[in-house]
Amino acid sequence: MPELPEVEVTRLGIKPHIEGRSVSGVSILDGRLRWPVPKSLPKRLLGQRLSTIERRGKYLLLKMDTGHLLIHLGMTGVLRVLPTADGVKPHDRVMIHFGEISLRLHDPRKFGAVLWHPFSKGAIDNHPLLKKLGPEPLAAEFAGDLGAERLFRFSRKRTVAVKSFLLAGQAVVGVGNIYCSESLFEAGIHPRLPAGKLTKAQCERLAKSVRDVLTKAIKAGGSSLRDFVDAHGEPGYFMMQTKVYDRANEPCRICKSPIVQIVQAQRSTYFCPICQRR
DNA sequence: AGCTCAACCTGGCTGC
DNA sequence: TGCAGCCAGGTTGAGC
Repeated sequence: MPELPEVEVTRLGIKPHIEGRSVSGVSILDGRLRWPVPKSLPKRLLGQRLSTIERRGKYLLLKMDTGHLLIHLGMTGVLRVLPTADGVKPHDRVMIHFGEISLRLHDPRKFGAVLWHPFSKGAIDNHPLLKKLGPEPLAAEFAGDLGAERLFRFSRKRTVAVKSFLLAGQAVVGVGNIYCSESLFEAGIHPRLPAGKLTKAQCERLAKSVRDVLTKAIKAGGSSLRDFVDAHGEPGYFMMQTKVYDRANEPCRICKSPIVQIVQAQRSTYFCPICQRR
């Protein structure tokens, strides 16, 4: 999927087309996603105006008149705005129509989610899926020393490898498998280092590298691994050049030694055994 | 509490 | 060409 940069790029891509518009219909083509898409959604959303689209971690939050629509892209989800008249394609799962255009969730693997959270159930931040998320890596709450302090504090006494620790999203959200390897490389930290052994200096480097890597990826338009395309349906993004991810046995861009691939918590990790031991 | 691992589901690639 | 086997961006929840 889509990691945080791809979700942010998607948000920026769809926002100008549908913000401020009202829902003219909803089609659930296949509601068997990560959780079932509520059957009542079409009735509930009809006529509601979409005021803003925000993002929390990898969740998109579409604010409507009476609540929020939560959308997660899972591993293979793609959100695009297309003419309503355009034909349905295989793996299109949900369409939200705004007159002549519609927002479409295309998701082959069906790990995505479309959920409804009415204002009456409390603030969106308290939604069970959002409640335990760590801070936003690009917000003030993770800026400068705050990010480093957060990483340091949350990693104390943790024996889990720093790679898994970062991926878990409790110390900071939005760092998926690709950018996790990339951030650790930039910070010069070995992915197998137990999180609890991170020094203050390493936390400072890591907080900065997380911010830098994600910011660069957003600027590059998100990376396009396999099936990510932008909101307009154009396969426009080229993958941001990675330093280590998916480069097993290729020479490190810094020291030329071969990049190593290992498996941690059932996920591939890539690193440079020479550069990542500070 | 924290860690590991299976599971959700489908498509694409590799190798026989 | 066909097919089996393996791999893939995320996240929850069971079990220890």
